[in-house]
Amino acid sequence: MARDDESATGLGQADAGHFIRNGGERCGECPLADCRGLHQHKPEIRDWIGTFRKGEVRYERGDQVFVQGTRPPYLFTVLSGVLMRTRLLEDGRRQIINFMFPGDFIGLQAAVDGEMGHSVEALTSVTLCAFSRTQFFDLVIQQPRLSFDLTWLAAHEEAALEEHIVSLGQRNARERMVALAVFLVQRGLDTGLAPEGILQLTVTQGQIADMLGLSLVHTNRSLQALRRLGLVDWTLTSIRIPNLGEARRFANLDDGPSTPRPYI
Amino acid sequence: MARDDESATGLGQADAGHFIRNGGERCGECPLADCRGLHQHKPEIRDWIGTFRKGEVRYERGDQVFVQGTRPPYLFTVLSGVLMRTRLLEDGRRQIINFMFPGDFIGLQAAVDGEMGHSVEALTSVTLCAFSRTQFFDLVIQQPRLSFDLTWLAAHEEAALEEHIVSLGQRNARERMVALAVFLVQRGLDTGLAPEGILQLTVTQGQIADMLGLSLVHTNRSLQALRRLGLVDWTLTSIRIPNLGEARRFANLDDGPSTPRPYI
DNA sequence: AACAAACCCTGTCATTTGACATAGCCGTGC
DNA sequence: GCACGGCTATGTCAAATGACAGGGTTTGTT
Repeated sequence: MARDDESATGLGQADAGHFIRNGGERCGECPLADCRGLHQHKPEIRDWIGTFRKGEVRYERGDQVFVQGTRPPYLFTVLSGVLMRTRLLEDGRRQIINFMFPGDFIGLQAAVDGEMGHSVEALTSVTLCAFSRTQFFDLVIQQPRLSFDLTWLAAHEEAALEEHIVSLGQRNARERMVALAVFLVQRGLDTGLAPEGILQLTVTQGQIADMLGLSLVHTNRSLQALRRLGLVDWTLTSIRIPNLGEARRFANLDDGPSTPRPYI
Repeated sequence: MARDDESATGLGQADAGHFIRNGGERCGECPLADCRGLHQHKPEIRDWIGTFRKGEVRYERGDQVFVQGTRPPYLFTVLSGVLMRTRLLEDGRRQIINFMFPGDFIGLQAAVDGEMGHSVEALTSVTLCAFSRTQFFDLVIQQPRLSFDLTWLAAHEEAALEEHIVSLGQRNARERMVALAVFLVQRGLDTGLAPEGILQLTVTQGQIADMLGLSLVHTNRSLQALRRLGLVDWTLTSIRIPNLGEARRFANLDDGPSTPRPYI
């Protein structure tokens, strides 16, 4: 648990992340291999990816994995845990852009631009699979299949942001909350984090407010209203949706068929 | 100008688009070649792209290029004009997701998924460069450089949506409008559509309202307030920002360095 | 000339959401 | 035990935004 390896990993600019494993060994034991929501690589591609990976990194809840405006040395695939992307305005306002689940790729903007336009913070303990930013496009360009997968992930992240824009632009406070809860529970189901349909995830009301563009107080009242209505029961540590279909109808959501996602 | 070629092009599901030129000839005269905001391909790559293109299509203001929920046969690069992406909810509410300018690629989601999650509508007369959807990934996979460019475009579109999410979540009505105006004028400058810093583009107040998640009436009043303040003069047919720096400060925007964009 | 459509503007009032202040709960550390 | 910090809850009032209704201008059509 010593952190003296931080400077060596170049992760010093962010909080507290440290390598728990080095190099490409053990890609055969990738924890994502038994995630049913993910499309699995053929063994030869998986092993080939392994030659590029730099190891596994661990962060704890509250740690900043990326800091807005910096140039991270590593890009990551989420192996376990949940994170969020946030953007800060100069005057202190904060907007949470999206949440990230196992299989998601972190740092595409940095891969392309060098610099991050947002921060990434761990919401739980997380383990990440690290790739070198400078080597990353060698990896992608040498394997067209991975290039496709990366584009797939980017297009789907774009679709998720679109949905979020629709929420912020067209839905009122309660509808937004239901939409967000459904999104999170669905992703939890797809990634095995919500086994009983209940997502165990610690999200404060302040974070919900910053995601949905609402004040903390109004978020609190709306959450209570949804609890009374029996639509969503969202506490500090878990999200429960008694009737997913009803919740979807309430928020005017179409049921995402949730095709299996690729990962790198 | 006859439209009897529509069924032959398979564009019948959308409005009124029709081919004005076929095949890959004349890529050497691409109208994007002298757009200073774009990164130009080397001639051999440009010619190679030409072998894949199916021709040029033209649409008029108000035409639907893609319809939400359908599987378009073509994907496009914008050669001239401006379009918008919109999403409809079942109950009729509409959210405008983003605007598209020359050089932008239309249909990435369709390329990856087959089906469109949003519609695309022309805001001016537009000409588009058409590629076959089914051939598209051959194109991208055979040229790693294009694969990189596509990922670049996807990552930057994602960044633009992030900025829009920040607007909707954190900014009030006036700040949102200023942010949108600055974004549009900046893109106009980059693509040569706003030569004097004034973007000639017909956007109704109803469209602004649907982009910013505001009511039509409130949009009207806020626009007038901004006009009185001398921050943004936005009429039906043009957007003028007397002082770009001041406008940026007002809306808490950081000045985008606007790196040259690639296109395909 | 008459009409309709699309757009912009204004007035009045209702609803949603935010601001501020305060209190309670529950861990943690001393 | 006590103080503290982080989080959730409530009350009251204010500000932002939306709803509805109506009028005006321009443009195109018959």
